[in-house]
Amino acid sequence: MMINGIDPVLSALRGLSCPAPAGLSAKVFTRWVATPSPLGELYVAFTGTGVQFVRTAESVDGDPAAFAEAYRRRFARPLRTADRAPAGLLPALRGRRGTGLLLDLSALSDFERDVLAATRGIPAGETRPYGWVAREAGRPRAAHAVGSVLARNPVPLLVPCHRVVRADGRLGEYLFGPAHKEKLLRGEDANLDDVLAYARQGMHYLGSDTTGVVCFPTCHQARRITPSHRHGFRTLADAAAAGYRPCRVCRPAVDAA
DNA sequence: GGCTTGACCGCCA
DNA sequence: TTGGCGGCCAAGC
Repeated sequence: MMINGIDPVLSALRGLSCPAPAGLSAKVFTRWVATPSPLGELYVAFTGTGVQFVRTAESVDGDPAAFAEAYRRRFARPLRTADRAPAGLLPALRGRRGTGLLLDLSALSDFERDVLAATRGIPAGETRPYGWVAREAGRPRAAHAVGSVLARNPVPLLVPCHRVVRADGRLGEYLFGPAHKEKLLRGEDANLDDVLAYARQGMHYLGSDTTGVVCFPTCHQARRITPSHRHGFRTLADAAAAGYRPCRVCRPAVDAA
């Protein structure tokens, strides 16, 4: 029934309205921002704990609604636009370490968190094989499972899964496609062409005969080896047989000690 | 709880 | 040199 054009029920409900409790919005919504990145515009969702979900605009057809839907399917929460990006996001996307940027990985399994933690430890411009990540995550034979985890990496770029490559020297797959993986690595000045040339010669490790240390070819220690003192090895066993020990920086294998 | 699915690895022909 | 294949392991149905 209408009285003077005002629905009495609506009128009564208006009288019941009150301000939302402080912090309610943060409990209901996750916030998101768009930000530039080496792969073009990036959509970044973050909670009060840290960044939780990242996708390139390209991967969701430049549609924030598609990003929100992908987020909702995975985390069962709605998104709301944020006023500003979380602290440390922009420098982290420029490849700087120690920016203080926090990640919210609370929705992941222990294995997934261990894999992402190991991957986060790979320096810019360097690569590590899937088997290396598996070993660092405490599951030495779970290389394939590492690939499965990284295929679902909720925070690509921030956890640099583009630095995880196949043991045979090829780059392998990537969430946003192999071309983007290569682009990111070249942008970090990784010596991809050298590594591929070594791999074609069956050399997956490089040692220095002055230090007796053997490294992954992208390790910054390996890149400093003077060519005349550089030796390639197909396996770590070959290197060990020649008297070389694994590099303590890139850790191509666990030291026996 | 069993089956299927992978951004893998390494052997072998 | 390359591709096939069995093994492996965690996640998702």
